Amino acid sequence: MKQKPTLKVIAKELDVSVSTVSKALRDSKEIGEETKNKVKAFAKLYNYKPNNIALSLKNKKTKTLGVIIPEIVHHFFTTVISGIENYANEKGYNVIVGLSNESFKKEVINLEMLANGSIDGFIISVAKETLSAKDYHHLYETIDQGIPIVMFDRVIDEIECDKVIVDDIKTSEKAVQKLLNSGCKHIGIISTKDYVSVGRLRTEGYINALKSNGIDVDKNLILKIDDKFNSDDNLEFLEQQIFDYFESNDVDGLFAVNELYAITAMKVARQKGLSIPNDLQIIGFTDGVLSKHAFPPLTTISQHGFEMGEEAAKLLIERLENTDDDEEAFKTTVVKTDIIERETTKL
Amino acid sequence: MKQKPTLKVIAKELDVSVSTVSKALRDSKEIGEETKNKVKAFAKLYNYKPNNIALSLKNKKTKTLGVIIPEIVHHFFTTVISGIENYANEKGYNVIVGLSNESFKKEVINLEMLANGSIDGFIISVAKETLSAKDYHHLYETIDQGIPIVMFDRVIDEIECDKVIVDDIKTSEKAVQKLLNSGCKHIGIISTKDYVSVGRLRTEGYINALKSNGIDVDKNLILKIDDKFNSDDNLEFLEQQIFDYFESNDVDGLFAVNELYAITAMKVARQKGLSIPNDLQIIGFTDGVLSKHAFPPLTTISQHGFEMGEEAAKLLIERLENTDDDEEAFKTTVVKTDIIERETTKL
DNA sequence: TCTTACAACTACAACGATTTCGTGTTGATA
DNA sequence: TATCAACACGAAATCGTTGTAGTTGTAAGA
Repeated sequence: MKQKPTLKVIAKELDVSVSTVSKALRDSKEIGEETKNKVKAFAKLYNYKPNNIALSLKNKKTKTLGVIIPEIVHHFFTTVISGIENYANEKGYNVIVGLSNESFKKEVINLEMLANGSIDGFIISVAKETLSAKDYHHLYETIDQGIPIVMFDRVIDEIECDKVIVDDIKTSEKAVQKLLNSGCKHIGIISTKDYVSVGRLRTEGYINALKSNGIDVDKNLILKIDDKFNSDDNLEFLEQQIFDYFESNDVDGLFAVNELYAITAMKVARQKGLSIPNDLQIIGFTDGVLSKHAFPPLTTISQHGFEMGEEAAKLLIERLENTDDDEEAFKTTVVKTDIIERETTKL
Repeated sequence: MKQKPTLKVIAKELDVSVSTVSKALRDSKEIGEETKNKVKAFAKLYNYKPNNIALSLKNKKTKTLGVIIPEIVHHFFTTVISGIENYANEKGYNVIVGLSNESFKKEVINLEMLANGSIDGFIISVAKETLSAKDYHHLYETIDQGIPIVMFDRVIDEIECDKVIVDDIKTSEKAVQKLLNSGCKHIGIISTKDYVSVGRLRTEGYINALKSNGIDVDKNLILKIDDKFNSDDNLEFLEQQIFDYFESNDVDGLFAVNELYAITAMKVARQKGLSIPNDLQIIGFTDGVLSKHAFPPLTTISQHGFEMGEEAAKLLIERLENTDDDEEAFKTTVVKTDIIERETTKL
């Protein structure tokens, strides 16, 4: 086992000073050609690489980004991470991932654990529990300590920071409009409780679309699922709610604010003998593997998670590397969405 | 913006020495009660938290684990990460994620980037490109530098390190046996090329099961897909291969070595008018969202990714914290598998 | 011959924390 | 009164690296 060499051991070995080695490797003109070559050759031979931790301490920069998300077993979030990683690596940054599991407490712990020097900035999608409790002190404190935050997807309006979102309202309007155009008369929505910002906004878009088409909004057609926790755990509960919804409502078009709701709705509809898309057309928000491989393949809204991740990383790194200390204004990037037409909607 | 206080500023503020502050906070008996209380109160007030980077430098331990996986938009891998995170966080460790995207080069870069002090140890599932190129120098070098590696899922036999695997052979035997028991006469397998260890082993299990039932192995029934890259990208290619396979072979039972192959096979079978499970029974390896929500729901083998992650983290952390320098022998943990019976198989 | 300039290097401080080894004061004991 | 232990604290080294500020030695210029 050969330990990584340090400047010190190289210096001793070559009988020069540590500073000389450091400078030689950084190609400083203070050092003579001969010595430089000698040092470089030696360093290469022993595969010297500067110690990141020491550099971090010195530079007060870790070149790593902290990403905190509610869950990782989730297509959208992993797509975003992918985008973050991609951009971050290009710029020489690493990515530490922290999972909140939708828990406020875990989110706080993760944030504090990483805020002690481990990372230069955060990219966060806030936990549902945080959203419903409206306790944002940990976020304020982090920002107050000079650690920049970029929020994506689930965003808190009142916090001033960079944000990457999708125009949930407009996109939802577009989706519902498509349903309308395809002949749907009674369009329902399966959404989340209002404390989840994206759920609230998508519901708003749904309502807007109906109104602008002169259709009265029937509150019964708006189903707001309450799932504070990982939705995979209470699938039966979800199914039951959707089942009841179908029992008491007669819809021919359905807009679901996420993939799981859409897929589950399809399943329940199938149980009830409904034919998709003939009896019922469905559009889901967020495109994932489920939609793609569903039967029939689900028409969805692509949020372009990869681009969102890239954009978030870009905003963060730009802020980190902006040395002219005239504080740049916070930006909110709106990533475009697309409707991916598959087979749960008619043309 | 209030910067995080350091020991130095606390010391200056309270007019004591840095050492005194440090000791007071660590409750050393060298420091008088009065001073201790004063320091602690002040530290609490200003929310002092020791700087992780400084600690890492001093202790030569970063308390972070490096996880390198081929892709993150993948149910199995995210489940494993979940398990790793869970165990690691419990033990006070953080997790840095690096993606190889199945590329040898990116794997090497990631490894080297993190091996320079950023992490204490690695958890790796090797990229397909690395596997097919059989170039493992980066792994050997890492281990040689004293950085422990734990491999999971895609494992390299000849490298000595801790490993977490599933008994691919036995599990596949079990699956094929189940197909046999359910009345299948002509069982096929959709596998990967042999350089992917798990593909090779699962094929081996398939062959074993047939042989031990006195059935001749028909090479034509073994389809080995070649996908060096992200399988999502060449879905049509996959479909085409499976389509051709069905054209030239008549099977009533199918064992697929991963979820995507199974789901795609179902899709192709449906196109060909086959009824599942009446005309064709299918079992897929690796349980994910797709299987659960497929129509009909797919019978699969659960690999218990979460447990695999926990186990990998456990092995790694145990090795890291094992201070008695009698090198512990390398362990290979075999995580149990289960067949999750859903609706693509008969009882 | 004495500056002066320059090349080529070294010493030292600093980043933030811990830890070992002192050191000065107090009170008790011989 | 001299000695010593206990107590409470401080100085300095250390981790690995970099940047600034010296410190040499040599050669050119006056």
